[in-house]
Amino acid sequence: MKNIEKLRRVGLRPTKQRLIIADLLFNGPNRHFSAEDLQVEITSSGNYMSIGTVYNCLKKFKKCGLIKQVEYSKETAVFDTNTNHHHHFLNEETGQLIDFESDKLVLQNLPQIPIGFVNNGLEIIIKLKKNN
Amino acid sequence: MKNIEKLRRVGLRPTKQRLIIADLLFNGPNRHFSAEDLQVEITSSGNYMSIGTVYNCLKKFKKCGLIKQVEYSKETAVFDTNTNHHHHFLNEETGQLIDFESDKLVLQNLPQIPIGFVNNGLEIIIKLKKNN
DNA sequence: TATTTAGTTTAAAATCATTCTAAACTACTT
DNA sequence: AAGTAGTTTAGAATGATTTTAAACTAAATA
Repeated sequence: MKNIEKLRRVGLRPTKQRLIIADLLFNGPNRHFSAEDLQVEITSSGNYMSIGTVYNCLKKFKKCGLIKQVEYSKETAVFDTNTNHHHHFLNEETGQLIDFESDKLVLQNLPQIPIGFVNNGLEIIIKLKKNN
Repeated sequence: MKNIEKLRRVGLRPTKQRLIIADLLFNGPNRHFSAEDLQVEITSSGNYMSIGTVYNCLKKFKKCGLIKQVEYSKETAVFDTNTNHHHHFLNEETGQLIDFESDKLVLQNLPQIPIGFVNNGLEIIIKLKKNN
């Protein structure tokens, strides 16, 4: 599917900038990246975009479900093109994230959700350290 | 146990400032708080402390295992006096965190840890939204 | 097609949490 | 009492992100 269609389908005006980003994000395998990572890539691809636009664009993409944001990364916002339900390994030393699928995982005896609320997403992070 | 002992026991010099913070944190029930929350409380208790010192102190307390840091809170670092193993509900609207105990929880078919690494902590966050 | 308008992009400034710096201070050791 | 190593402080610096207001552009309308 052409990215221009992909954007239209979620109600986003397919501007030049959004298409540049969509081409970088959606024509390859899933990945994790920060706004700045992406800006560097945009530059390497021979284009230019202000960091403000990169942030705006990622926010809109997220709102429209085209990407997810990894919630537990501290300093820097990290985004993820994998919008399927999944969890993460985190290498705390480097900040690197690795997806793991959630379909086989079994969770039992989950706690009672507080009254007046519903479960709106369960995320698991497994922190890793090097052995030895 | 006196807080002065508590600090000495973990190898921290019991300075006036650390004792002020210890008195606020360890003489009541467990809680979640940010550096700024704590500074406000310090002020309300009739004391003064620079925000740098609050951060320094929380970092040391964390390093010594007196408090934990909640890892998935984005903008602001959130600390937790509950150092037992537990997980969190997160009210995304307000940012409020609620602990839930992990002892009854059953997790099966956890994914293979990547080679060369070991599991250094598994955290679960259940995001909540209001029903209706 | 020309015009309008609502949404988008931009550079630059602003914000906010956090860390750094270097000087003054203080708890502990000798 | 004096030394020293660790701590506190104000203020500056940093770094990610958001805001601002003006210029621009895609889409809608005439």
